Amino acid sequence: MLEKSHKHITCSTCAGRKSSLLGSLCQDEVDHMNDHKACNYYKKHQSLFLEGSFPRGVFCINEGMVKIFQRGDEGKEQIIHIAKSGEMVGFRSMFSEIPYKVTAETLEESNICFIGKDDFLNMMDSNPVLRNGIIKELSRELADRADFITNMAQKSVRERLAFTLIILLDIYEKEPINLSREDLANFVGTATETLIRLLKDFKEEGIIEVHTRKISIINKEKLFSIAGK
Amino acid sequence: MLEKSHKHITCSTCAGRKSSLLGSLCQDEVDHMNDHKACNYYKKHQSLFLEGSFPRGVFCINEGMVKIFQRGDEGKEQIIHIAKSGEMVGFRSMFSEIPYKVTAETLEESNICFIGKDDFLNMMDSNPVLRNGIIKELSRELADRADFITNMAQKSVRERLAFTLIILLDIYEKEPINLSREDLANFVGTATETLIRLLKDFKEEGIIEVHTRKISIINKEKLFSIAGK
DNA sequence: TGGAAAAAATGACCAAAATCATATTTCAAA
DNA sequence: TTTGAAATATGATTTTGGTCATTTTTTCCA
Repeated sequence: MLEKSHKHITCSTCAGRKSSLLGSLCQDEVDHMNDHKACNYYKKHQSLFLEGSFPRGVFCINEGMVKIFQRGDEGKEQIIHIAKSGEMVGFRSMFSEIPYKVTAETLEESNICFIGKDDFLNMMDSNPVLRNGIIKELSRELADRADFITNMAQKSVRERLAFTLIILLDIYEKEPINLSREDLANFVGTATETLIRLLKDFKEEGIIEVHTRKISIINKEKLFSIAGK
Repeated sequence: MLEKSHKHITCSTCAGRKSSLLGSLCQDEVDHMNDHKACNYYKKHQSLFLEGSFPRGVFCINEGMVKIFQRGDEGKEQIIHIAKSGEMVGFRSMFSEIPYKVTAETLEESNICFIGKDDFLNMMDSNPVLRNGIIKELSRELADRADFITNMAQKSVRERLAFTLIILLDIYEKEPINLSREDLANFVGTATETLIRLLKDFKEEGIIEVHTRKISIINKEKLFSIAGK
């Protein structure tokens, strides 16, 4: 169970930070950040920011999971990314200087810190490693999104589900995948009913195991061969 | 008709550069770049770089048009972007330090210059305006690609065609859109036959005018209303 | 812990768009 | 200018996956 008070989380001991984009910070920078950030506890289904609003800083996930999605014309969500401990969200729109095109919402209870825009930009100005790390990260995400687009355009729902489960396996690591059928459908880009039917197929084919809503992957190789590549 | 020799193109008088990411360069930087870059004339359907190969620098389009695409499993292209005069291509993968995930190929004869990786990175190190411009550009493209993904997932082919024609109107400006039906289908993410049928509909509805392969947009408003938003 | 509400599951049906086959037009090279 | 290949166009058919209706299960919380 997470700490539910708004207790301060210390950057220098934050497990996620070291392997994140902020891993390159020197002690002084970490201390400064630690003094200037705000820490918050989020319940499940709380939003960090909304599509259309204006970025004021970046969010660092200490613990928890956040879905990043867009709402289409009929209100249906399209999940673009799922971020977890150690990841930062909100900096992409901050740089672009246009309002958020996506919404960020917790998938589970989470501890998330907030660093103001000016503080973050100052760190970037004075830290070339951080700067280059961010440029590299943005570029890699662009490549990932190109893949995402091509998959959407050319693959069947079954193939996309296999692909998505592989991505989710990376995110959830050893834990079983714990997403609502609707969120999963909105990540794959299909109707919830279609998704449920395909999950049933995968279950019958011995690719996954399902316990209530939680999905465990049994046969990763088969998943790869369905996803193609 | 373009200059077909490999004659040098002068950066300081390059019309595209001023409004591009390289518009912030001082005279010294422009001169240095001018001395170190390579200029090339490309015929129609020549590639600048191939998916899987390793980036060695960036390409600046002086004149012409370039399609950026991925090849799906069945070899079908998915066009991700169409770049024109003043745009740079190839820098996204260069930063990510992974091989190209996309191929870049001219859609028409083009004059394109090449700046080596080290030269470009040096410019970025010493020029914060360029650096920030690139970060902003990468972030904006991420936002665009989120839209692209949501469109792919949630819109009908008809809606996506309308959306794509609006994008192409921006790219071709006053000129009629001059793409093969196959390229257009590969941008929209549909089969060529479906695309042709929908173009016929649009023609009959008085939205576009078609002269052999060239498409002119007559009713932009209707296109917007079909695209939704 | 009971009961309402939400989520998941299933079935029947339908629509959008892909595929396959073939005809017609356009274009570029001889 | 002819001619053959490539691009465009059209028709018939099939498939995928979406929609709507309903049932069953799970979750939440009063």
